Amino acid sequence: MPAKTSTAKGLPRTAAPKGQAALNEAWRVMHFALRAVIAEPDRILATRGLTRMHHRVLFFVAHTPGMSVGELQSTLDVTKQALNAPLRQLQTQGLIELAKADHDARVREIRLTDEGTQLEAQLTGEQERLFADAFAKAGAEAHEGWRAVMLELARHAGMK
Amino acid sequence: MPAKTSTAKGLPRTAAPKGQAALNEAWRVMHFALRAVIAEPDRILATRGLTRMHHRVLFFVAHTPGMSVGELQSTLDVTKQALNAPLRQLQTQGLIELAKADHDARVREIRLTDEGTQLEAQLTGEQERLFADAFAKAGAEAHEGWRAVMLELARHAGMK
DNA sequence: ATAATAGGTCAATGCCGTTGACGTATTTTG
DNA sequence: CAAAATACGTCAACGGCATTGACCTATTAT
Repeated sequence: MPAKTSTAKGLPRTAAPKGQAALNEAWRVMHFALRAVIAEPDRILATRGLTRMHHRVLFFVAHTPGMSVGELQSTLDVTKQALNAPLRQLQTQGLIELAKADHDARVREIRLTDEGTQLEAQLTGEQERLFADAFAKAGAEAHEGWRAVMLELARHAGMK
Repeated sequence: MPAKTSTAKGLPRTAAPKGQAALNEAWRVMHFALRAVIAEPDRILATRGLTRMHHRVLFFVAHTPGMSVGELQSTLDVTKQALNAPLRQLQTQGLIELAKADHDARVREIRLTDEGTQLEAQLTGEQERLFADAFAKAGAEAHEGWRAVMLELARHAGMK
């Protein structure tokens, strides 16, 4: 089977470089892709005086509402001191709420407020839009290929 | 054309998640892939007391021998103060050489020593091996797809 | 009662990077 | 040729951000 130089959608593309050059390019391309995905959320965060750490908090809390501080801490793999400041800032800005758990009054469950939910959706949404665009433009077949390669790479990092 | 659930090499794979879940997964997978590619070089660097900044220097100097300090500085987009320490450490460890340029005795041209060349090749080689493995295992078609998607993403970051 | 746990806080430290100010050679320019 | 610009190096102060360590309060488990 000959190497294809166009996608499933038939768009003409430059052929991938061969051998050494291909690997050389891969790393560069990955950097730029990463930057692209990070850029917009960072810009939005910055206008609120927030950082990537705040985004990580919002992201995980969005996917696991009612998470405890300790759980979040070990999930993010940071110390409680490092987590404390961002957490209070998010609380002050009305993006998250901390409430005592019913079953154990020592633990504080974290939840997004409506505004927090909205911001998280906006941030994540920007990233998803980029991926969706790229997948759509490259075609379903390219999407499958992208995923296959990424999973192979990720295997080496013990993706869970 | 129906979505393929196997690669060009015919290896069975789990189908990509659809819609929202796919985008959710994409970001996670990319993180792990990135970590995988970074891990080994970082480990090697650490044994010499070097950091990613040193790697960046080695990388660019390898691809542009005789680069001046100023060029490297603007390439890496850091201040000369930030560059100075790593540069001297690399020099002390005998990985790079600084020599006055013929045409202008003010500029100092940076070149890798044999040992520097060897280390750079080792670091870059580890990364390339990962990519080569992933591409090989996923198949040529997946490689093309991967590249197509990445280029689409990278376009948003003004890849040069 | 006592010990263990979840969490918060203060203090000291380390690592990197930054800006700013100078100092020194070495061109380039008027 | 004198003066300005350039390439580089270096000292000092500072800021962000994460770390470790110690200590404190509630609350729960033993």
